Amino acid sequence: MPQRADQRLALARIPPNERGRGAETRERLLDAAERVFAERGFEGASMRAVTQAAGASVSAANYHFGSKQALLRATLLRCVGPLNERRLARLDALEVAAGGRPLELETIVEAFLRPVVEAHASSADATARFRQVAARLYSDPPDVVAAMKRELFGPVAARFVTALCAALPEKTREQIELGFQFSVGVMVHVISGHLVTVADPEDEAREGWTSRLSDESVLQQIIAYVAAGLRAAAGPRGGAR
Amino acid sequence: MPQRADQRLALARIPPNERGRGAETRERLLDAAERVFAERGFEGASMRAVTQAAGASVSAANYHFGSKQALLRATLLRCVGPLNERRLARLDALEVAAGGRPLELETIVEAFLRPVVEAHASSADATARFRQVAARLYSDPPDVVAAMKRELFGPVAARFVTALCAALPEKTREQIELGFQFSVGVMVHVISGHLVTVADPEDEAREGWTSRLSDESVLQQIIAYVAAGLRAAAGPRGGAR
DNA sequence: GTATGTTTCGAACGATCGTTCGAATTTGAA
DNA sequence: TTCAAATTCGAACGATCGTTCGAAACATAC
Repeated sequence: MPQRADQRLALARIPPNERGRGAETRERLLDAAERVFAERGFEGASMRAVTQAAGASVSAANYHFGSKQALLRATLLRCVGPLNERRLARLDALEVAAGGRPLELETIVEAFLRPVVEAHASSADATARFRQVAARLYSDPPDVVAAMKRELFGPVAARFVTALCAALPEKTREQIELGFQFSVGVMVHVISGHLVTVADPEDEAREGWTSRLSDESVLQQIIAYVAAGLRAAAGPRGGAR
Repeated sequence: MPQRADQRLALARIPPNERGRGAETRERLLDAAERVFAERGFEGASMRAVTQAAGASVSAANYHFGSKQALLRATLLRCVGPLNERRLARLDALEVAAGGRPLELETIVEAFLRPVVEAHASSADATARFRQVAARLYSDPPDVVAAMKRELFGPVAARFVTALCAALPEKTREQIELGFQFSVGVMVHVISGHLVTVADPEDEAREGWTSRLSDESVLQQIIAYVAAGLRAAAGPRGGAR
């Protein structure tokens, strides 16, 4: 990384004019950043690649965001914010619908997972790009994204862990937190498309099942897997054996 | 990436003298590469950082390995090879011990997971470093490591999927492959230390539970979680509901 | 000793990186 | 129109990147 960037987060110079021509290229930059960061990661993506994909100049990007890190931050915020709102809205709706305590485990898991596969507002293929961006959050250098992770996902994670605690009263909160981590791992691994490729003798040309994530059946399988795992993970002794 | 590197894998010029002073710095370079690649990722780690950590020169690294990609490849091979041998040895031992068919699911999962947490031959803290390197395999730019992934993990994955099929005869191989992907996701996420940090009001200063992975109890919880998930994932209708 | 081949290193090359700067261009109000 | 602010751009800066090259340092056999 050339030129110190002064360590602190560059304090994103926010241009005053919110709409107009400026805001338009601002969003074109965010779109391109979403795409390029997703494909090449933070270190792998260059400012020039992003701005070129956006049809803008490097200086324009730095004018709007202040630094590469701040651009990543803005990109993530725009992606993840609406997603988390959906998750919380779903969970809230579930809880009010069932005035009575017991909330079925699978429905909580679904509230957490389904918003990921659903297309979200901004654009049609935004989902596909978001998947990779979110996955990158868990694979880029810790010093870059550690704080962002806590900021973006901390509150919603706490909210869901609490809901899970209510649904699994026989487990400690610590156990559930651990199980929640496992579940996030499943989600991240699937949406990032990092499959293992089982290397079955014949059929080389699979590889293409990330597209199948949008399939309802795969979502159902993830929900079933995660819910069973949460129920089981070292409970008082074998939750669902 | 400056200077083309000629696209093909640089064909690692293997020095003829296998032992002697040469082989020693060769291994010091691999140790350092393990550490630095783990900490900063492939793109984030510089050749100079690696060689400096190894107390060698950049030219020495290129003399022994030929290119940065080839160095990563050699590093992964040295890490993952012994690990996979352990996994397969464990699975083999299990199968001969139980001449009768039914192999308990948990023991298969354990055969896959325990070698990761165990220290392996080369050095004491090699495990800690390996964890991150293996995790990087699932987080670095696809074009760099896609082939390596299949080469390194493909056969052992196929072997384990087959064993799982025998232990879960009521499921299709496709279902089990998917569940196996989920399980790899759990493992990768945990060993890479990308926790979500639940952001509970008080206690800011946790974060340090990656060290707890070596705890036997966490391993047990992962095994329980994964086994239950595999049993459940959209079976003939709810495996462990 | 010389001769041969292996190994290491410092220096340099060309390329690309993130960022900055000053001059254009555009926008919106006076 | 005129002026000031907002916005974009091209060019350049300094740093760092992966890689290459030629000369030293080292080992081993004659």
